[in-house]
Amino acid sequence: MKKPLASAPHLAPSLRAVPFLKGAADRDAVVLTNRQREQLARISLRLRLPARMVIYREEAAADWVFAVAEGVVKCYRDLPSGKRVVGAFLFAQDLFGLAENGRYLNCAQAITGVTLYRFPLSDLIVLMKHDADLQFQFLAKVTHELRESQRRTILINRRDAAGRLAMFVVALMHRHPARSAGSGLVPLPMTRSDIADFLGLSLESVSRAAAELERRGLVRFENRHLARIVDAARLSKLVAAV
Amino acid sequence: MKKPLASAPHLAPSLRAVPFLKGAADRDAVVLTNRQREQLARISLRLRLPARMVIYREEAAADWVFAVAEGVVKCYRDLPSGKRVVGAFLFAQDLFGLAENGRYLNCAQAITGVTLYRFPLSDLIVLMKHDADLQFQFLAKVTHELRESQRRTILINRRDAAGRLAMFVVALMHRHPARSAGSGLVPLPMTRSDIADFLGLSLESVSRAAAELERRGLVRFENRHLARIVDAARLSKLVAAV
DNA sequence: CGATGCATTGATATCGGTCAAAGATGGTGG
DNA sequence: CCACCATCTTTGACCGATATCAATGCATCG
Repeated sequence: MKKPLASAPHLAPSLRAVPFLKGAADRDAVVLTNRQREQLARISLRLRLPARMVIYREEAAADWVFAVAEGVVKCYRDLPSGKRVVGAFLFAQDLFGLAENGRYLNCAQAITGVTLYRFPLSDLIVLMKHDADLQFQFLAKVTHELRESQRRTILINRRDAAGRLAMFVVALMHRHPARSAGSGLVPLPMTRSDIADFLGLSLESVSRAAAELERRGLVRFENRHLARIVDAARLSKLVAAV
Repeated sequence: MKKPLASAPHLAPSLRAVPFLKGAADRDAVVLTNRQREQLARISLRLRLPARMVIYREEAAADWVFAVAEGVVKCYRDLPSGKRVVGAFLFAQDLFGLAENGRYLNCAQAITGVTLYRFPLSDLIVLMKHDADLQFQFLAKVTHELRESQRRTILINRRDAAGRLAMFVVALMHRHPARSAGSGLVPLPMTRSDIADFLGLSLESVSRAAAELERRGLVRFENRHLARIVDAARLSKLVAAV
């Protein structure tokens, strides 16, 4: 691999909806020509992985970029102290595989059973260098990721555990507008521990925060992996009270 | 402005060294041809602004992307609660101007007197769509920004104020390897309050954290705007003890 | 029906936020 | 050149929220 590839852009997680886009009505939807879809399909490989499977490890050679077709993936890093930081949860049509100097920066693991598309980074780069419009979609998506990352920084800055958890639930809701539309049901495929590592809280605090949201009548946690938004208005108010 | 521009990528802050690159020996340096430099120069405007000048405000129409030629800029958001979050400090050869839906996502303000280059976003997009290699440099830079943003998330996750401040000082040191090489001197152009808003601490905590780093003999704060790294080894250890 | 991992709940200690006041610092104008 | 003022910074006392430690409760899967 030549220098330009070695210092390649290492595509970002959550480039939503780039390949294999279906309905794609959302504002950030990528618009690809059929030819572009074809080219992306040609270099990709479809994979099915069971829950808990590690997709790649930190420091491993970053030869691929992945797209989620189905299921949920988490990206995380284990810190020297033993703490774990979950950097992102990836859902259908998100991309992941962020790297630096040819090595992945974090681990990726399937939370549920998943179906993925895998792109060789080198092929993808060639494609982008030949097709500025396609590349532009990627640029837009990475930029989108950057915005999300900055939002998350603000989220983490909140001191109150209940507020953080509320933001998390609402964020997940926006991710599945279809499912949660009428019922207010929001699936939480990950564990409390994952949520804690994502929000920068202890898992006990997440648990207590959940209890508080229930006590306040904002959210009902039907079971471990399903929340129901009871009072969207007041929940929004809490979320906005950054 | 047509649709493609309206949903344009809104270039990220800190696209280091894209235009007007001088020495550029660092690993992430962008490699531009003379022709590319020329083209970038043609669409840019050079600006000089005094300290404290607001460069743009949140929600303003995001028509430009900026590059720092000299001086220091901060990007920040004011939250409803009255708290302020500093998203980034920008130094020479950083780019900034992150936007969404044609509006800037935060405010940018000069900390010191600054010299900037200003690029009309629309021209820049045209340029990138015509030159995939140039665009690729931008993609790489935005990706770099994303990595930095994720690092920052980890930084913020630290509970101990001293550790956060230590990370901040070390990060600034890496930013000015030349200056801080032998002497261990690290300039801190921003105020304690800015640092606090960046680290997610109160300014009192920053002050106390600084006192602790001095007490422990790791860093000496010569004056408000200058730190001296006294014991780089032990400081690194503290930084790594995430 | 254990058994294992996950989640909740409780008690306690620690650390940073907040409020308050005093101490530097730097710039301005007399 | 100095005095003064505004701004920034430091320090202290106190309080509250979360981490931590510990134990119990609850599923899910052999």
